[in-house]
Amino acid sequence: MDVRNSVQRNRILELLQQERIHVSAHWVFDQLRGEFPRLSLGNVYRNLHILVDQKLVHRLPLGGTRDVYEAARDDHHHFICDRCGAIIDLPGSDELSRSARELVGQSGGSVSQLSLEIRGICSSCLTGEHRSEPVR
Amino acid sequence: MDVRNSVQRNRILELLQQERIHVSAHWVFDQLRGEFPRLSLGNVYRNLHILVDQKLVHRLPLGGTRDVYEAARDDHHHFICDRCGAIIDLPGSDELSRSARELVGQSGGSVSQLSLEIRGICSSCLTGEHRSEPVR
DNA sequence: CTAACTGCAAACAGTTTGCAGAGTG
DNA sequence: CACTCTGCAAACTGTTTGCAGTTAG
Repeated sequence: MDVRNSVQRNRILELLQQERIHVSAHWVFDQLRGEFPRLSLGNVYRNLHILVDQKLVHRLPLGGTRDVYEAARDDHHHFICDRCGAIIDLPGSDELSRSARELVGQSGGSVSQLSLEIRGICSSCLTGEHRSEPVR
Repeated sequence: MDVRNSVQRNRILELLQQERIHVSAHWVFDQLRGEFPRLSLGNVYRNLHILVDQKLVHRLPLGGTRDVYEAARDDHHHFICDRCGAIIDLPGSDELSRSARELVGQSGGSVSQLSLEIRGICSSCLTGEHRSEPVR
């Protein structure tokens, strides 16, 4: 099952790489409707799957109602606000990675491909001035 | 809107506290069908929501197709296997918490209610002898 | 040409909700 | 009694899939 070139898939990847960082399939769909008036949501999903298979895109299992996708890039972690749903990138941290691996090791597990999700309340929400809608 | 006693809700909470740790609404439903032959899935969801409101149960936003619930308990983190979906509890770790808070702080955020999800491949999957089905 | 890509619409899974009747306090 | 809880079934949301026509290599 080869993969051929597709104008739409290229644009989806470009969008993820340039415009925003964490987006839903539906957001991609809305962005590209103007460009491809006959675009279908099903096709966006199919192309996102292909891009995930090619490891050009990550599907983030962050919970919530919609799946979230981001263009693949350097090691980093995610801080997710439990209140407004914002997803904030954090740079990779050797110290944090080491602590996490150690903790998992103590429970008899072993870890490859470590990735961390840190949940809490973001500073905007704490001060009450957070944006009105979650970034999705 | 008061909350009254409900035999079924009590049993749901008991199940979560005793039988297993991380379960889906559907699993709860299946467990209690024998006991309550006319039980409905909708009611399981309603009661889980009530228990979450009462902070007796946590709803874990772990992604995947189904929501996952666990009885509320001491601080701990979750190690989630990206391959088999197993959710493994890890004890709280001051060192890990401190590293995480520091990393978030460096990005200008601030954190309350820190909870961590560590993703990777579990040891069973690495050695190829993991259970056949994800724990859900 | 062959097989991948596409739009469309239907199917699907998990969750939520409106209703009328049963149960709690 | 008043008002919550319940089963039932329908509605909803997000995602996947079957089909026939279009397009890339």
